Amino acid sequence: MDRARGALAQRSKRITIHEVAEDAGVSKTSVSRYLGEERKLLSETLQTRIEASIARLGFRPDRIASSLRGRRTRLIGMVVADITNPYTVMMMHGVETACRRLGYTLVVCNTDRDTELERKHLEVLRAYSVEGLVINTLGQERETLQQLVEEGLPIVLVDRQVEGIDVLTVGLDNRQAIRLGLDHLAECGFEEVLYVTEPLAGISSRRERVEAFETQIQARSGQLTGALLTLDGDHQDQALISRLERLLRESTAPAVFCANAPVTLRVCQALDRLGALKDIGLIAIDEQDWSALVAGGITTLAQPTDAIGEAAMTALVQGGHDGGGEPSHRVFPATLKPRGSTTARAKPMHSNA
Amino acid sequence: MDRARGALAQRSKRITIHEVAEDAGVSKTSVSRYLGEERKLLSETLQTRIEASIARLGFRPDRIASSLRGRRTRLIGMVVADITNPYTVMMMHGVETACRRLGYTLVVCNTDRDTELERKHLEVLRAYSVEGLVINTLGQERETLQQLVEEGLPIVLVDRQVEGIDVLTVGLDNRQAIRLGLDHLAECGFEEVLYVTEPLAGISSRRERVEAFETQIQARSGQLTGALLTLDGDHQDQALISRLERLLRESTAPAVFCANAPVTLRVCQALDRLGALKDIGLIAIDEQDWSALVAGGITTLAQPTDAIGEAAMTALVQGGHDGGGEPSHRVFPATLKPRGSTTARAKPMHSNA
DNA sequence: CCGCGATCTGAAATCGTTACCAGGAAGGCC
DNA sequence: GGCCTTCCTGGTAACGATTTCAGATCGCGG
Repeated sequence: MDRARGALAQRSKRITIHEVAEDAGVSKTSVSRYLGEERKLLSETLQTRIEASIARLGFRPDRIASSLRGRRTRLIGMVVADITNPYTVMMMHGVETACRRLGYTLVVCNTDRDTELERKHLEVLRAYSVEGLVINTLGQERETLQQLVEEGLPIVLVDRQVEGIDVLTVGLDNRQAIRLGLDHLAECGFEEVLYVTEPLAGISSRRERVEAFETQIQARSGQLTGALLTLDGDHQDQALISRLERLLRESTAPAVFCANAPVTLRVCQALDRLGALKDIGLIAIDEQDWSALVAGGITTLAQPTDAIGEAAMTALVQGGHDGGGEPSHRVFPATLKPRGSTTARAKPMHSNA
Repeated sequence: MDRARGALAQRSKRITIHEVAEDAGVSKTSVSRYLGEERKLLSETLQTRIEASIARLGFRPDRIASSLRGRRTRLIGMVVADITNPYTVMMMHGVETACRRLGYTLVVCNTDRDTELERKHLEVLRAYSVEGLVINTLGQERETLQQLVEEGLPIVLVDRQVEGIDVLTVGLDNRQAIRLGLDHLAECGFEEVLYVTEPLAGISSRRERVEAFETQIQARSGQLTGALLTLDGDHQDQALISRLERLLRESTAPAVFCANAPVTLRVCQALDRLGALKDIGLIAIDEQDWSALVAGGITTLAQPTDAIGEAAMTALVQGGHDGGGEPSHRVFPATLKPRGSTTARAKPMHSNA
């Protein structure tokens, strides 16, 4: 009948706890108790009477009112840098599952890699009094984050940490992942490895991976040589293409190590344009659903994304105060998924030529 | 100091409108007016004094309280069937962008294709008094939806509609998409088309596509023959593999038409296992970021996902009451992206053999 | 000089729920 | 029987904002 006319719904007149109380002939308090944790305080009689009234009237408690007085919103905020990144989606999925299990509702905000937007989203989430925050930060909003921390809002940083912000962190064991990858490349007989990454831009996981790569390449100086290529913002990738061309020309056993899923995509596109998808070793951090289909199957270092997401939530509710003072930094190991892009190439193939 | 001890944050003592009012030497009413639409009612003097106090105290209005008494939560709920589906993610992105533009916050819930979960999520969103709902429904919860509609909650169904539920709908023009695809296949010289879909399960878009396919195959009976394969729930896909094998064996110019992104993935995996990724025509609804990389580039029928998402939100705020009584069903056309999987095969190739 | 509209301000009620505190009934113990 | 505990129940005041309505101030015409 009176549907919203040209505007969205306003909080409509609902059945309230008051009316239920009246109908059941009990006090509001009892109804409230019935709804909450204190149901066990009520006698059988009251419980059944209230239950009946609720059913008869079709009463549904109002979470907004409950949040206001009760000081619990049962809302968790999540801010992600790029919702189109498969890693992000998988990880969100883990967080979401955990939220459901724990009775929280998740509010997801996407910053589209825009730091200004990150700040705005954080402010909105704060305004809604979320009880905790899972953030995949761009790392530029230290001020804002610091403020939230000081207010005592539980925060977990995923994949990336921010210098000077002392909060729980969950992410990949980047050193282990890089080591695993390089071990594998060496085993397969590759000699020269090009590590391709997006601009570091103060993002800790990117930096850690690069550092691990450089350190470990040095440690294997007899076996592997390494080089680094940073992609720029525009997606022209002309530089990438010529770099790959040169690598293919100059090295006898070349391989590319992709720092994450978006990089992998761009590298594959570049190799595809060169018609060289199967002529070079390829290993990538992040498993994607198409990993097995391209370049004879891309060898990946899979992140346990579900576990990471769940761990983020777990860390949040536990508050990380297991006694120790320092907030914990939990890391998860990557799993190697060997595929054709490394196992079917390199030394053997090249020694044939 | 008093960080949450082992539990999430409770709504903390904040600066309230009351304290701002006191500090500025005005009434709560004036501060409230300053924050809302009625700022223009205030004199310059008051405005500057209030502004100063807000800044000095670091006051931030509490949206929860505001939602309770005012009757606007500025929350939009979104329920999606499968957050790992790239179509879903892209579309979410459109909705999110529109929300931001319109000053709403989006609460996303994923049902993981579980209809029971869909009901629960809808109930939670209702409990938070969202002002509108964007739903990518599984179609089983007619009852629940009907109830929400009757309560006057603005709802937009995306991609799928539900029989008997009279709400706004936004989605792909499935007939046009199928026609475009079949035209293209015919042009490329393919003769036998296998349409692969997930179980219809009462999902309108799946049904519409199948129906369009069958109708239009009939209309081209001289040119094309068609067949239908419905994938089952388990991801074994043994049936798919043998069906493809047979198709490759028996037809001189075979092609596969994938109903959506998840199907495309499974078909590609099956073809890959057969080593036949490049031996068959392939066209798919839904553009994915790896579309260009597999099978010489998969020809796709891209959905304008961003536009669909934005349209959903627009429809929501406009309430679809442009005068007419009937809620509108907006459809968007697909765009053909021809790639190697159709342009580099079929007739010519096979006539060579 | 009074009255009246226009403009600005504030006091109090209110949204639907939970927290706090007090009170009554039942049962056990001296 | 009196008193203290334990268990259950209800009244009332918040929570932090918005809304309603009434009052104050000012200017200006009659």
